[in-house]
Amino acid sequence: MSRNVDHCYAYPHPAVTTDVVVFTIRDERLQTLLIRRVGPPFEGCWALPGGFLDIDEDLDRCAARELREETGVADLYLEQLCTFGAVDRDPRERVISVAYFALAPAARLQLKAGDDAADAAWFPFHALPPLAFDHDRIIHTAHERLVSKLDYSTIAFQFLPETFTLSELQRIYEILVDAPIDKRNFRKWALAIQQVEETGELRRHGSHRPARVYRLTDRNRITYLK
Amino acid sequence: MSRNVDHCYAYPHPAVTTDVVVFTIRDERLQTLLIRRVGPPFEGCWALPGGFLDIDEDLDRCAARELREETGVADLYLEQLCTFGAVDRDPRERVISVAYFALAPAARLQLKAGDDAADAAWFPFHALPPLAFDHDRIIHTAHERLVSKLDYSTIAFQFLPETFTLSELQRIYEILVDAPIDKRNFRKWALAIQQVEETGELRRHGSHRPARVYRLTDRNRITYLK
DNA sequence: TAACGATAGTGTATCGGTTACACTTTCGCA
DNA sequence: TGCGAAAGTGTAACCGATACACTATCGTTA
Repeated sequence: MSRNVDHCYAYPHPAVTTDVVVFTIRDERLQTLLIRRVGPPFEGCWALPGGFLDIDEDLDRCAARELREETGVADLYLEQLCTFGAVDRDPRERVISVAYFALAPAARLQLKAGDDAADAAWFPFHALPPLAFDHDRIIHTAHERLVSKLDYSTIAFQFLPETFTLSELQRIYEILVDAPIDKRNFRKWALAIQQVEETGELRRHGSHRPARVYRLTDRNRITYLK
Repeated sequence: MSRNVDHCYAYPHPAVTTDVVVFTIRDERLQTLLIRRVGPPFEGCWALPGGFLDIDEDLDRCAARELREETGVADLYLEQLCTFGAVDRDPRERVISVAYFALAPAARLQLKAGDDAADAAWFPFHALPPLAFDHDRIIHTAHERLVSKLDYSTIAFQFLPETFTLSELQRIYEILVDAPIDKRNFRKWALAIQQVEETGELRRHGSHRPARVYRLTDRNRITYLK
């Protein structure tokens, strides 16, 4: 593909990256995964996991790969969010970033530092540190998308572990919308949409009545309601 | 920015393009704007208007510019849709395409052939010719987005000319959802959402009672309902 | 071992927005 | 002046969403 190199002179190509906003719920809060940058620009600053697209790599794969390399996180729900391409968003060169957002249950996320990143850590969404590039905007766009999808999809079910109780599911929704939800109405809804089924087991968790345990009927698909 | 050229050898950059799906309603049908390609690949084939991103140009501006250059169409509602980056979507080199979709009233769209395109023409959405690249997929993604936004936004109002009657507005919705709509319910809804105001004029159009003429309260914004 | 604290689990009545539905008005034209 | 054709108008039924309070079952402790 020598033609590509020729074009660099006639028509310079921008760099293309993917950046991933990973959300999870842990410690009763919505949290976001960030990595600390090791090199310039924004050295030492927190940023989204992500990086340059390989020339023979799909966009989706690039997002999954960078996430895995930098944080050890794999196999989660990944959806393309939006593409950011302001001319001055990277001081080095022109960079087009295809942003993704990802959701996963807290338990599945085993962090480990990769080669590109000195460190990876979770931050509460409502207490983010200063971020590199335009990553603050990207995260807030992802959050808007997440919240708006709560209304008409089962996207929030991606935060659930393999098995769960209805109270745990309700708590996820309460954290996301930041408001209490009526227990009876919530259960009526959760059982009506046919996305969960009983495992038959009970879960004991303290000195009170044990809860029925459920699982998702289809872990790998989010459903659009109405 | 000589660094960019250096990178072409170490880390080859993909080309970045924008492609625009323009919808309008004319002749009682949803139609899409296509251009006929003058050079290879897909020479003579119909394709979406669009082209390569200038290195110092915003993505949005690129989409608007390519549209203007190739079709003479300007000043319409433009929204980023999705980014397509399959490895083999362009046989020449790796190309990442940031797709946009645009809506406009039929009257404002004066077509003229530009330099990149031999010809530009409208096609009914339900009778599209074979298309270059993955443009068929892009158009159908755009259509899905359009239809889903009908439910919760005033996006369809972008098809309206400066002034219009409620029957004309209703007709737009009927064409888009491809089903008849109850007149009284539609008018109740249209007047309740506070997006239109009477001009005070009447429009005579045939041998029957003249219709009240309306305009949008805010042409430049689409509103999200509920 | 009985009382208590804590979470699980359950049904009904009301409200509000959505839908279904038919006739009168006003024009142009024959 | 009567006829065809689109403009314009209100009410009742329906249905999904909401508000709301008590019993069940466990572990712990007095």
